[in-house]
Amino acid sequence: MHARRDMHRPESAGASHLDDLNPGQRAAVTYGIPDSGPVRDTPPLLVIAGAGTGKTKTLAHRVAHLILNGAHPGRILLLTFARRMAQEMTRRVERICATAFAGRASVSAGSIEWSGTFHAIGARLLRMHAQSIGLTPGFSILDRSDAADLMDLVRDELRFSETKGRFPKKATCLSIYSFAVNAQAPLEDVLARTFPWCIEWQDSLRRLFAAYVDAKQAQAVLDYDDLLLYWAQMMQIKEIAEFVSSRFDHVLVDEYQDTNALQASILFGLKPQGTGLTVVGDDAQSIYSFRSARVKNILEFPSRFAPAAEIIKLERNYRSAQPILDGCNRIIGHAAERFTKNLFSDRTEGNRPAIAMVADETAQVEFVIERVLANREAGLELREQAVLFRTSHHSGQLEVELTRRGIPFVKFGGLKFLEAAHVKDLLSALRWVENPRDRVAGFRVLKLLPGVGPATARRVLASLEGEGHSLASLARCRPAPGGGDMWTGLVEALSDLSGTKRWEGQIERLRRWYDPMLERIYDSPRVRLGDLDQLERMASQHASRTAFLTDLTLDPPEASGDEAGAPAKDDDWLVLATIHSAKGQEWRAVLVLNVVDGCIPSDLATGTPAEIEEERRLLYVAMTRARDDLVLMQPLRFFVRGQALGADRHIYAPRSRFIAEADLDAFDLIGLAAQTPASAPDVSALPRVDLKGKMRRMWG
DNA sequence: CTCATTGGCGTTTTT
DNA sequence: CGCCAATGAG
Repeated sequence: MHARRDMHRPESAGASHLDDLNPGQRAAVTYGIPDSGPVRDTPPLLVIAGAGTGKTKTLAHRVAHLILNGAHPGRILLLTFARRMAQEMTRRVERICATAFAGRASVSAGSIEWSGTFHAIGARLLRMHAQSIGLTPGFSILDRSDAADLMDLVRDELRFSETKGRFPKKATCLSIYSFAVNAQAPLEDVLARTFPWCIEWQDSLRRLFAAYVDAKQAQAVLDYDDLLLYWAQMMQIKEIAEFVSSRFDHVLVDEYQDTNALQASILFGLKPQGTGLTVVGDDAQSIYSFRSARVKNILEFPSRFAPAAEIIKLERNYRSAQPILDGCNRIIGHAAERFTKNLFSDRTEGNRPAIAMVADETAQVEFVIERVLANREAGLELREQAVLFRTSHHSGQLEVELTRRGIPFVKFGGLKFLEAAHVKDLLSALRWVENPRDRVAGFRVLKLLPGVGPATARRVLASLEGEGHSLASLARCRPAPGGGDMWTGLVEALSDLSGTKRWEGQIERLRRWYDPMLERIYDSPRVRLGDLDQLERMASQHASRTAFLTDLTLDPPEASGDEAGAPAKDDDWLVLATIHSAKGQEWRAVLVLNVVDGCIPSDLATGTPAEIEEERRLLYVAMTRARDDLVLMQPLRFFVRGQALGADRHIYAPRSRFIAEADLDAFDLIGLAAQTPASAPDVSALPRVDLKGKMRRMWG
């Protein structure tokens, strides 16, 4: 309530950085910050910022405004969803401050030292406070697949592989564990709600998770979830909580709709009264429930405080032409519950969004490429265009065809550089040196040697443990009858690395041992060696081995280019991205693949109403990325792989259920759909029948 | 015990 | 297809 006054206050002479903000943005930027005098104890604030309403800009300006009014940059904590957003944010803040400070020579902004993802900040705080909470400060961090490998090792030790019936896969086990931790929910609830097909394994899973936790502690490794969990636990201890909290006067959180229970508990541990707390988000764009994100966090934020936190909404969209917004509003208008109102834009002119009906996926690829090239002819660079899709493999055919035609592209999401086997091999060796107790790393490295399998590797690790985890003691083992050279080569490389503090050249040293190994194990070694070159280049950007390993797992390079390595920087390229990784970005032209039932919503996500609602928001997020031009692709015939019976087959998928018949007037119909009923009967006018349900009912 | 092969089977999105 | 367990030869 009391915020409204701030909104209309006269501008002070030095506030030119506020000039290009609209009234809503300005209210969000200045809320609770006095015109003069020191900033302190700002009341909690929730900013609901619709897609394209200048969320990043507003947040950056608020941070800058705090600093310009005397807040200490080193005492500001900025939590973002991805590292990329953190960097973007700090850059903008620095620019705004630099401009504003230009007139006042003696003042300097200093930099924001505490900016990053929850996970990255967690890692940093945990290393700082490791001693008092009983952690080894040099703990290593397991990425998703390392954690799954450890889960697998533990499962073997518990001999769960010998049970009859099929135990869930390692990745599934990890997902269940992770979900329970992040949602702070009991295992049985998680199983019932999210993994119903695993209910029968509940007891075994519980034992597995207990052993997994033991293993992590014994080996001084933390997984992603631990970074949040330990942080949250740390905030339960009064003395430490006060210490950490008092380090930060202001805590600002971006993309708050995609935080989970654990992150919320960290936040309220940091600022129990909400003092200095600002969260920004859009409930209509919550798309990470598989990471236990819950919209509840943002919806209930205001009422957690007394008096309730102020809510400021941003609804003026600066991104998209109005006809595109109309289409987006139609889609989200059907959502069961939401708080944001319809977006509006000044850009009244512009193309309507289009639905392009094509015969099948091959035709879809053809259509997309022609459209992209036509756009380029019309002056739109490739990098101003993006192709978005629900799941990573949906772009497979498109990638092949783009490569064949020599059209450069970069793909976000899906398989990453770090997941390549040879990259993992080398990083494991590095990690093993860093932390000899890390069994996943050691196990992987040992198995590379010829003649060494799981059993031998296990034996070597056991003896290593008996020797107090001294890698030098490996020299006394003689595991493989054949590959003696390889063995001594490994031992020497490891001891060279652990014997030096000098980080430079460590990867090169490891490669002297590993490169021949790579050529023996994998095919197409040339491409793989190229990847290692790239890894070496990346390593040189980091100050130490610890920093390199930590940064790499917490902020993996997210794009993979067409051929080997990164595309040349000055080239133009098309962006391919999963909708999830398109979050927060925008392009002048956007094409969305496979807007058909089965893809959006995904067949795998139609179990509960909540899941379907999230799929709807997913489509909404995809559509709201477009500035000038938006095309939704609808292939009539759709190819699905595998399933039972071994055979691939086609299915005929209808348009996504999120675009109702009545919404079609907001779209241009192009492609096959453009043909007149006279030449092609209008299939879409026929009634919808649930044939699939009928088939199922035949059997039960 | 390792390593290659075969056959069964199957939830996507990411820090 | 691609992962994973089972199998059999060396």
